[in-house]
This record gives sequence, C-alpha cells and structure tokens, in this order.
Amino acid sequence: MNKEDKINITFPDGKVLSYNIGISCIEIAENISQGFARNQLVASLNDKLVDLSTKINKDNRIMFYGWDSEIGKSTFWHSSAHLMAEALESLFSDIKFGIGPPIENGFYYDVDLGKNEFKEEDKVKLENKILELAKQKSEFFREEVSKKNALKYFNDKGDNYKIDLINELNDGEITFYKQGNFIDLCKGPHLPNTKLIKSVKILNVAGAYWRGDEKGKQLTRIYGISFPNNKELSNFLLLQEEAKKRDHRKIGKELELFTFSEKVGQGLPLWLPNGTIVRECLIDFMKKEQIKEGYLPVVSPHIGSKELYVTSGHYDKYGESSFQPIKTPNENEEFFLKPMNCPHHCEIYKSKPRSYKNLPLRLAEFGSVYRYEQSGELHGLTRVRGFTQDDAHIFCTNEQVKSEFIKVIDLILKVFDSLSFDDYSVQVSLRDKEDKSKYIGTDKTWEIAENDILEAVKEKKIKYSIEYGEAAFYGPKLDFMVKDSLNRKWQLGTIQVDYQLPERFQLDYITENNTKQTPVVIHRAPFGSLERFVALLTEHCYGNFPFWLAPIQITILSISDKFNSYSNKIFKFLSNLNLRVIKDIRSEKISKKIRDAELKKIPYMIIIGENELKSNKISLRKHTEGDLGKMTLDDLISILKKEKNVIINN
RNA sequence: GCCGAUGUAGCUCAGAGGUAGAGCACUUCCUUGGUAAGGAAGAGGUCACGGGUUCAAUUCCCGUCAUCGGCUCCA
Repeated sequence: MNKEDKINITFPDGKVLSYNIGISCIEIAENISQGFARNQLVASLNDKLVDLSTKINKDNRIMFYGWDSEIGKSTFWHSSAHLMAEALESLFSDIKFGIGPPIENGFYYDVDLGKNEFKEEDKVKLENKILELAKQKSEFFREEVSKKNALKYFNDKGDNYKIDLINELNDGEITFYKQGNFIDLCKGPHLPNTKLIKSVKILNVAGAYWRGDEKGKQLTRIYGISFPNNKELSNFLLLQEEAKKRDHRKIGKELELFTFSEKVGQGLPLWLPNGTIVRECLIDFMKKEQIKEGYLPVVSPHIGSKELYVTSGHYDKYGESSFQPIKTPNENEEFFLKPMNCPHHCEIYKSKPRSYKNLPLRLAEFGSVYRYEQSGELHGLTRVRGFTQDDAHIFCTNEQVKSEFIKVIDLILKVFDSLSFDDYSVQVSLRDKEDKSKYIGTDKTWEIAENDILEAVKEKKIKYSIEYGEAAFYGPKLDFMVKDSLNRKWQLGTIQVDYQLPERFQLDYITENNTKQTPVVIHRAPFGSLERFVALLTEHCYGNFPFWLAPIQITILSISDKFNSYSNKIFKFLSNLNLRVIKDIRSEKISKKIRDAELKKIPYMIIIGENELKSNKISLRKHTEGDLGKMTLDDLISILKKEKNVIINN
C-alpha cells in the first residue's frame, strides 16, 4: 500500500495512529474497542462536529462524544427532534415544519399544524409513535443538496418555512438529513440510527412566533426530551418534581411570605408579615453597606409629572404601553406612577449648583416603581407590576466612571457573598449590532459607555459573557443573572452607564477651570428588585433562610403546660434581645411541636421540660440538624452570636 | 399581548347533569406526653365570575377574570 493511502489521526491524548484513507469515524472507534464504539454518538474532526459514519480522507484530529457529554446529549436530542417530526408527519396531515433544535434539557420542534390541533391526549399518541419509529432502527443519512433542488423539494412539499430558511443559505452549504420517511433541512450531525432513542417524553406544548417575530405567524412548539433508557427519564422527571418544591411561589405560600389578590390586581404583590421581615432585613443590611460606601439616602414620591418622563425619554419609549396617566381636576395636568427613580434623582441633583469637588454624588433610594408588564409575563414575585428597587444614581465625572463602576461591582459581589449566592453569571449587555433604532444617544457616547464597562470587568477579572441587544435603551449594562429552580434566568443586580440622561436633564457641574461640564450617571441596583431578589433567595435556600433573615428565628416548645411559665421566662429573655421568638404552648406532644417547627423552617427550637427546669437550662435543636443538647442561656447566646450578620447586645 | 392548559374549603386534592367530599390547618373537649403527626367532636364552600342550553348546571357550551407552561416584551 502506498504512503498516500494512509492518514494520520491524532487522538485527544496526543497519540497519533495511522489508518487507511477513507476509514470512517465509527471504524476508528471500533478499532479502539467495540465497547467504546457502542457508547459513541457523534465525533469531531479538527473540532468540526460530524456523523460517526463520516469517512476521513486526510490527516485529522478526532474526538468522540457519548451520552456523558453535552455534545453527545445535544446530538441525541437533535436527532430526537427529527424523529418527533417524522412521527408528527405520520399523525397529522398538512403539517409544516419550522425549526427543531436541541435545547438545554431536551428539544422542541416548531410546527404549523394547519387546521389540526395538538391536544393533551396527543402527547401520549406522539410518544408511542416516536418509540414505534425508533424501533425501526432507521439510519440518519446525510446528503448535500443544491439550493435549487432543496427549494424544489420543499416547494413540492409545500413547506414555506423551510423555503424561508433555505433562502438565507448559500448554494453548496445545504444538506438534508433523511431517516425513515422523513427528510429535513439540517446541517447535522446526527446519531447513527434511531434505535438509540429508547425513551421519550413530550413535556409541553406552547405557541411560538415564527422567527421570534411577534407580528409573524404563531406556530405550535412541542417540547420533548428523550433518553437512551427509561431509568434516565424517570430520574429526570423526579428531579423536575424536586425542583418544583423549591419554587418560591410554593414556599412563599407555605411560609406565608407574600400573596396576591385578584381584587388588588394582577402582578401586585402583598407582602405578608413573614415576608416583610425578610425584605426589611435585606433593606437594613443594604442601607448599612451603602452608608459605608458614601451613598446618601433620598426619598422621592411615587408619581411624577408627564413632563419628567418626556424629558427622560421614557414617555416616548413606554408611554403607550405603561400605566396610563393620573388626571387631576386641572385640565392638561397629568402624572405618571413612577416606573423608575432616575428622573426624580436628576431633579434632586439639579436642586442646587454642583461642583466637581462634590462628585461623585451617590443618591440612594429604596424606590417603589410601577410598570405595566404584559399579562402573560407576570410570574410570582420575579415579574410583577409593582416592585421596590434598591436603586441609586451615581453622578460623576467622565474620569470617575471606571473607579465608581468598580466600586459598585465590589458592592454587588459583597452582597451576593453575604447571602451565599454563588451560582450567578455576569453578563455585559450591549447594543444590538444591527438594529440601532431601539436606542437613544450617539454612537460616540455608546462606545465610551460600552468601553467603560468592558474595562471595568476586565480590571476586576470577572468571568462574563457579552450579550448584544440586551442593553437598556439609554445605555449598556452589567447584569448579574441568577437561575431559578426551574432553570429560568433572571436579572438581579445591574449596573448601567448612562451618558444620555444627564444631557436630557441638562445636568452640569462646575469644573476646576470654572467651566460647566455634564456629569455621567451610573444607575445601579445590587438586588435589582426586592421582590425578585427575595424570590430567588427563597429558591436558593429552599426557604431555609439564614438566621438573620428568618422571619421566626427561635421557637420555644414546652413538653407540657407545666413548663409554660419557664418557657415564658425564656421567651421574654430572648425577645428582649431583639430576637424573633415565638412559643408553642399548645397541649400537643413534643414530637408534634417539633414537626410543625421543622415544617415552618424555624432555625432553632428550644425545648423546655422537667430536666431543663430543674437544671435552669434549655435544650436546643437546630432545624434540619437535630438535637444540640442541654445548655445554659449563655451558651445559647454564644451559639447565636456565631450566626452571620447577627448582633446581640446582652 | 399571543398559543395551550387549569380554576372545587385557609392549604393539597378527589368527585359527578339531580343542588358537594378527604387529608392537613382551624375551634372546643379529652390527653400532660422528651426530639418530625395522641384521640374525639365541631365549624368551614354562591364548586373563579357573568351569560346560555336544560325540568334541573358546580358538572355541558360561550364570554370574562385569574393562575400555570411557553412565545414576544422587560426602563
């Protein structure tokens, strides 16, 4: 055999082996071992993902991916989407297909069902059909197609969505994948065959706009997930059930943190006494931190005149789609519920002439704002129409922007750390690269603002991602994102650089040279909104709030009513130390009282009975941990003093 | 706002064309028990709201409102 008939394949561990030209990926895997080959789903050649059946004609670096890798899973789900499409096509006539990608957990396919409807009972039918087709062990065939032929195929089939997609592709880069009786436009790669898909669940059905365009046609999006065996599916469903138990809407109800009332209105939360304690502890904490950082608390009213928002530009952007103006007996007089605090703070800035010597000026307010969010968007406490921001505006010079920005980053990191919030991601939200019409201001100030942020995060060496099109309409942002129990991403802390607002409000300060200069505004909110923050905090800690935030910190449980007066003495003692204590003197058994206290997630239980009375001690039990034994009150205090953020003056 | 699902006691949920049921919680009584549910009795619902069909609707149909899952939006 000639040397030219051989190719060198480099493996991830650096090993190089020589193979006959034209060998396929799967043959290489089999060459390693049959067992290894059986577990591989897809490969990459020089980092480009390919089907296992791909034949190799030149030297390459190869990697294999199985179910244990993200790439393997996403290929598995991608092929499952194709299989689901095949099943749908056999169940529904007249069906047209949009896109069907894999997602973080499973896959979906957007379909136009024409006159058909996809009903609840169709889920099981579809699952069965998918499994039936899977068993046929159809191979996934890749085929390169000319643009002309591709268009002809879908034109004949009458699938205008695919035609849309093909029109955006270049001739020579179009491929079809075929399995069984189904052909799809797809760049792949795919599983070797359908039989690997052993378990499938149709999760839910939703509407989704074609190409994400609200004005476009709405398709039916069918979500599913599949696995190589049934056990993984039941595992997945179990995990989903567990995750639902963390949902702040569920815990919020159980622990009586907040509620909603139809009579009050959609998206307008009512904070119950327990939730209010959590909320106010967080506010106190933040107030102290901010005072350390040189913020000045201010207070502004809940409404502002229309003029204020015309000036800020918010009226133009949101006037029609927000709560409508409040009228007065005077004609032409209109006020808006404030949707943000910045315009009010600008007016506070303007209340007297400012000098460079007094900058940066940091005005802070726990400001309640009202935004008419779309009804379909409302969600527990994470998306509401009335909420309180831990807002502040830093008015500073151009030179101060970066250092102020970094100080805010530090503050947010400190806050997150204090609450053991570690699984957040940081996102730099920049302007949409294409569509700049959504934004106000000049390219120049945008570039400066975007650079300010990028420089700050680079200097802080924070891991971040860049999201284009996520900026506010007046400026770029640095957002701290946290996921909820069901994996949805929410923005909590945010820092924004704004060159527009100071200009619009004609803010200025006197410089060293006695000239007038426009300041820059940094908007920032470490929690974001108290509502959303408490929601995510609740999910994060499963309702087991840290001691300093717990609505009830200690409950005193008496063994029987004989010890009520001793319980009462302990109760008074602890209440006098400003601890949030309750006592349970019901004529119930101690195990019942403990159970109830555990369900209420109260951090500490004090148990009082004969032994404690005699020895003038108490017994302590910690939530989820159990009995800590007998001790004196002094011992108790020293234990409590070790809890984070707790000050006890005894 | 759009697509789909759901709405029965404070909570979790059964139920059925003939005017409602369980468990927990609540009230009272008995029990005085040592680390996750002691016992009994009682009270509690215009079956989301408004129409329609029917001898009869909480149940079937339509509309509204709210909630849930997505899409779009998010100052």
